[in-house]
Amino acid sequence: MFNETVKSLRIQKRLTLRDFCEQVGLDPSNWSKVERGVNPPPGDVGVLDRLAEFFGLSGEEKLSFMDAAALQRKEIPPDVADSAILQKALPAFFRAARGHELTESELKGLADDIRKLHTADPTSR
Amino acid sequence: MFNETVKSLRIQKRLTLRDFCEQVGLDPSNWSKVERGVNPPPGDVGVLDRLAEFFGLSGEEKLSFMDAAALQRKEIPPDVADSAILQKALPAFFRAARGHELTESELKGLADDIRKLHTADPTSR
DNA sequence: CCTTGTGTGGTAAACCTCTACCACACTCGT
DNA sequence: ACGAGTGTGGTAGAGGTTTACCACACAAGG
Repeated sequence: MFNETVKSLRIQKRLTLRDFCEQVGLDPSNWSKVERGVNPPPGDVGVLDRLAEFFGLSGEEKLSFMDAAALQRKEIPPDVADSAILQKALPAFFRAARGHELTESELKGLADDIRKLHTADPTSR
Repeated sequence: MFNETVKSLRIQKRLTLRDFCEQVGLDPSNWSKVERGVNPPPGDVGVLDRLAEFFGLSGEEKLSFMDAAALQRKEIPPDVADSAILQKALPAFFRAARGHELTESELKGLADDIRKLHTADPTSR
């Protein structure tokens, strides 16, 4: 979960909640709630970027950081939402993952869907 | 897309926008915008249920109807969001589908993830 | 004890999203 | 040309979500 991640990252840096918020420009009270999952993660991408940078995340790490935030907000990550590819692949995923027919071939089909969509449209990511 | 689906379903029934809204209990002006994708699909599950029933959708059809609505809202479908299983599978999907390492083995890994999670926790869906 | 530092509760306000209402434009039959 | 019927634009307001502020509780050190 995003809230746990972000809390342990802060602790790793041996920062108090207040100090941390000061440095990143956040409200301590609100952030306390965010870390405990009482309030949702920030939706503002700018804020998330600041956080990722502050924690020195980049590449794959940063992506899954962003994903975790979106996921806890029950949203689809913005870059995924914009991608026509995933608009098509996601329903397939939902179908497969709901387990109605979670057979080997179903999964192969899903995999094929994704791959096909990728090769078809170069506008990925 | 949800908006296109819902529009063609209405047309299939040979209903004018106003008549349709009357029968389902929706505002015509707003619904006009929904059908064209100007406004987002309704988020209220009750409304979506009414729509699905009105169109005679059930089972698999209804599920993907609901998914389409959520997707266009850039949200994760409620039942998926609630499932601990899928909460874990989704990041794997995002990783794979972004295509950073969209290799055969990556996809196999994703498939395994999903299957493992399914068999591990019977609280699916 | 006081003081200082830390996290948290409660709440009001800013903010945004979605809906409902009203008026308008366009078409088509009469 | 008029009327009814159909879809759409604009906009205000309801409703919900997210943030910011203030005050409090608790702990440790002096």
